[in-house]
Amino acid sequence: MLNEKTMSHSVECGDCPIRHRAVCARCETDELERLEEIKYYRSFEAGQTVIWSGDRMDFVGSVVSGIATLTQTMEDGRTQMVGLLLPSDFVGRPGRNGSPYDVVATTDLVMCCFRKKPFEAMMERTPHIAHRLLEMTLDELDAAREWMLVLGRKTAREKIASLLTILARRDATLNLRAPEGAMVFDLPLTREAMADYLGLTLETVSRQISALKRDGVISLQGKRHVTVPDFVRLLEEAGDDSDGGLLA
Amino acid sequence: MLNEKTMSHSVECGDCPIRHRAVCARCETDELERLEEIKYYRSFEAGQTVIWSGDRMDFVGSVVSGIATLTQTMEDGRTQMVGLLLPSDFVGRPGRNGSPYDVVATTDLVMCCFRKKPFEAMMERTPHIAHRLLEMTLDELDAAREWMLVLGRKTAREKIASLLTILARRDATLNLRAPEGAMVFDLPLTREAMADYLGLTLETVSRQISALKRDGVISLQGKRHVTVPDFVRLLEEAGDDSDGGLLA
DNA sequence: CGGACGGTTGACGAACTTCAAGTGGAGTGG
DNA sequence: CCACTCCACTTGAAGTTCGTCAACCGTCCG
Repeated sequence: MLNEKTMSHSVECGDCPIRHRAVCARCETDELERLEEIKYYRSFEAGQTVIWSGDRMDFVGSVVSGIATLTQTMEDGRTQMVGLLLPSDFVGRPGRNGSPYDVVATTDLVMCCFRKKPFEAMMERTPHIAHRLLEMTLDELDAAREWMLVLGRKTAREKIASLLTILARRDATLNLRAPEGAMVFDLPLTREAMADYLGLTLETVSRQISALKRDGVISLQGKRHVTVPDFVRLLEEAGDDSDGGLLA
Repeated sequence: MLNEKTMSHSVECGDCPIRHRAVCARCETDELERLEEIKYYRSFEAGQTVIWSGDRMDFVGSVVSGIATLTQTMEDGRTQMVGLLLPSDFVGRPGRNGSPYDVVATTDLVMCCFRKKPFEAMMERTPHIAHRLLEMTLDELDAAREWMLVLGRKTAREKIASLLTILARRDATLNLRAPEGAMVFDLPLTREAMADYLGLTLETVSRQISALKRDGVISLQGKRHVTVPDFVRLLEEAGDDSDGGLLA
């Protein structure tokens, strides 16, 4: 039940893969040095819980590699995923002690952590950090609201297509490609995790994936490897504007 | 189609009803004075659109009185409300030009606005503002995620009960009462607006309200005035923990 | 080999939407 | 004062989507 955590050796911030996207993105060299002093790495294996809902949380941090999920659970066991944490995403809330969500590693996961108190102190003195954190939080808020439309108004088929567009886009940006034409990527989630994200059952997820495959919107190699022959077609299936909905 | 806006005369910040909760909550007297110089009031009538999705937005601001909604619409007309803006809530995003949502006044509305450029400049120089805005944004993010659980996993009956608990709680805090025992308040939304918030049709909303009335969970005086004889009962109907789910 | 696990598929039923008719209150005009 | 109409809302009947229950497949692993 208690998750053993492996300490990993830190990378120099200058060489960090998420240097330009994480909460430290705006920091100057001297600010990075001070961050470097209070940071430490933690690794989690796939399936491990990083934080239990309601638990006291004495650190905040960034996902360096791997994927984690944020989920809420009702007493009777119904669960809803409320966030998908990718490399550079931030975990934890300065100024609050507990997490209202379970944070679970769905793949092997490495996090760059800061003890909360020193981080909060540093935020006070370093507008670059506070400013970047505000920017990231506003982005997450937009993403959460976008997802509310998916959950509230889209059909099962559109929900699946919406999830696939998100995964495809993210994969593209991580590999520095433009989201267009043919795209290939892996599903980092089980059918059940997809269902929890989309507010569906795993059976419905399975059926709709089969349907999209049958209709040529996607093809599968194995259960997890997806090919999207025409990204615009997928966007249409998701019910989105085909322009990709860029915000000014 | 173009909304005429009425300019109202500003109140002194010191006498402002949202002084202690809005983005300016942490400001010192001298900071307030500088804010006072760049602020102006705008009034909107019930039903007026404050901002159209995609429009350029040259101001940010706080709701002073009244209620506004944030909605997203798909091309085929399906709409999802993604936020309910109450007095002290903040509208607009520093660092971005457009709003991805329609903002609509559902009651007569007064906003305290700042032109975006001067406000952004002021944010740079005033950590109190940036800090408070971060705090408010994190609260909104939590609220959005809470709502994702409602949209994704709750039944129609639970959705209605969840909305009623939110409205009851807000009414209580505005009137400085504790949310417990018997509560009385007005519904500030039409059945259709409730449906858009909950991801339902207006008919389902109407039926479930009738059902809650029939079962004695609520009673109605007219269509809009609600009495909740037992708030804990309502929380149970919403599927929430009866402790109110306070976050540490 | 046997079991566990993730996934697929079918049959059936429940929950919610759709379509349609009808109610009640507020405002308007004769 | 009484139609008349408009609008938000209610209610009923029929239809659709998705969830539930259950059987089954293939792979991995001891």
